[in-house]
Formats: sequence, C-alpha cells, structure tokens
Amino acid sequence: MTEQKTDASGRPFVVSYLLYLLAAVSHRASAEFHAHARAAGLRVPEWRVLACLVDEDGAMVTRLARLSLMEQSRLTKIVDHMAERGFVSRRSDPEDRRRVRVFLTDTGRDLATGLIADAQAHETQILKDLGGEDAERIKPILEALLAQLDPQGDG
Amino acid sequence: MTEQKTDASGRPFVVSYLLYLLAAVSHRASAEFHAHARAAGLRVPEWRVLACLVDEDGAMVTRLARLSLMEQSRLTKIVDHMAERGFVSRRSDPEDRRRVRVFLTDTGRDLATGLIADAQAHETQILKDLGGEDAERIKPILEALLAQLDPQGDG
DNA sequence: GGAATTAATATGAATTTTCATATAAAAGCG
DNA sequence: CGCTTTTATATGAAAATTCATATTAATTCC
Repeated sequence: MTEQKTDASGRPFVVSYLLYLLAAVSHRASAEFHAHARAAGLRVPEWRVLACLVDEDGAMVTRLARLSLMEQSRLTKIVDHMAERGFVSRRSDPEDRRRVRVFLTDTGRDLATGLIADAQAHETQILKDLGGEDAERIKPILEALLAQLDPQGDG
Repeated sequence: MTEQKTDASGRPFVVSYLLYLLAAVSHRASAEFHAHARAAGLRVPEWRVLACLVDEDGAMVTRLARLSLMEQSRLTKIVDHMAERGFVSRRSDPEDRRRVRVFLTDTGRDLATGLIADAQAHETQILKDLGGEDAERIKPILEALLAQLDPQGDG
C-alpha cells in the first residue's frame, strides 16, 4: 500500500501534475530508445543533436542549441566531440562571420539514417500499444501545446 | 526560410517525432515554472524531489529516485543538500535498516505547499490556453502512456 | 545457523553541465 | 565614419551528474 496524499486535501499531486506527466512519459519513453543509441556508439545528447541536424543540416550553433533543447555552451561542447568523432563538421558562415554552421558528414548522416529508422519503428510500436483514439490524438495535441509554449516556433 | 528535410524522403523528422515532441513540450513547459521554483530558493531537481515527497512522504531513497525520475546516487546527493537546508530529514527504517526514509520537515512542507498552489495555477493556465478537447484529453492520454511504459507503476 | 547472494544506500573519481565572461563580428546611431 | 550596443560562439572555472564500487543489512539456501 503506497502512501499517497498531499496538500491536506488528501489527493496526490505529482502523479497527476501535467508537467510531471510530461517529464515522466518523456523520460521513460526516451530511456527505451537511448539504450539503442548508446549501442550505436552515441551519447544521448549526441543522438539528439544528430536527429536535429537531419532536419536542419547546416543550422547555426544558436539555432541548433534551441532545437536540441540545450544550452548554447553545452551544445558547442557536444559539437566539439561529434566533430572529433567525425559525425559533423563546422563551417563559418560567409554571410555573417560570427556564425558557425554545423553540417553532418557522410558518416554522421549514415548513422542518423539508421537510427531514425529504428526510432520511427519504436514510435510506431508505442502508438500501437497505446491504441486507438489516443494514439491518433497525442501528436497533434503535443504539437498544439508546443506551438503555444514556443511562440517563435522551433520546428 | 528555415530548411527542413530529412532521410531523402524530404520530410522533417525530429519536429514530428513523438519522443522529441514529448521532450520539447516537457522542456518548454517546465522552464516556465522553473524560474518560479528558483525564485523560491530551490534548485530544479530539489523542486522535483519536494513535489514527490508531498505525494509520498517517508519514501525510501530508491523509491524516491524512481518517482523523481533520477538516478539513485544523484538523488542521495540532492537529499544531502536538502537536508542541510532543512527541507527534509532522513530516518533509517527500523523494519529494514538498509533503508533510509526521507521526510519533509515543516519548513519543507510549507515551501512545497506554496509552490504546488502555483504549479496548479500554472497548469490551469496552460490547459486553458490549449483549450477545449485537447485540454481535456491530454492528461488521460499521458497517464495511459505512462502506465504502458512503466508497468510497475510509479504513481 | 553460517556462507553466499541479493538489496539499499553512500561515496569518490571521472565526466558533463552550467554560469559567467572573453572574443570577435555585425548593426545601430550621432 | 568612429563609437556604442547587440549578436554569435567559445572557453574556463565551478558545480552537478554519472559510473563503478564500497559498505552494511537482509534474505536465501544448504
């Protein structure tokens, strides 16, 4: 019998708190895939950056950080490591020489392509298990919520 | 005009990938509240632990780590800090002396109570902005998904 | 009932992340 | 134009996190 009370109202809080549910679902669902990414030789943050680059190859550092949901200085260091490993390359933007654009190498793109196929299969399985209406609605709902939370739009 | 292509299919991947949407929504929505938690003198992971303790005061370390979505050794260190600050206290479980149970102090509970009220108001606003049917369905869908991802159940 | 096994927590070194800021380039403006 | 402000990225020290393992207690099973 696990205890479960709260705020003197006697109802649990966290397990039905929207932000907790989002974090928990994200955490657990991603964990399933992260084992796979690691097995492919990528650290989790690197997988994230790689996946973002597939959508926006040549993105500048600031943009890539935003899309990857991480801080700029962290992204810079992750890109350092990915460049050392040969998955990406950096090129200064001739239009604006403050900017550094990050590109997938052929190796990086190949790696990404394989993992994305696996990711899509994994997603399909999750949605199948979820079933029916919920499976149809979850992504549109999340997209609507993201648009609302992220006015400039990340996508 | 932001580029947006992928896997030779020409469609974007990441911005419509379920696990990305979950991470992105979680990240952005939580960021809004985290500023608030910090202003109240808590680090983000501490707020998470505090919120979990409100549901399960006296949880053992392993359980609290799982509920808080973090690794045990990390939780131990966060609890160290929270104990130093007087928000929680540890007590060894007499039933099983390997176990350490973590309890809110009065100070910790008061802090939690205030923040939870704010969190609930924040959630209400998010759902209101989301509107209508989506707002009604998102939590049940996330709960179903969590139950599916987390067989033993975290709640 | 002791030896081996399993479980719960803590600890320390190595790694990663954050925070503040340096550096450098572009934009604004008087 | 020069000067100030803003934007983009990198960097380094400090802080947080991870990973492997030590420690201690309970459980299992001869």
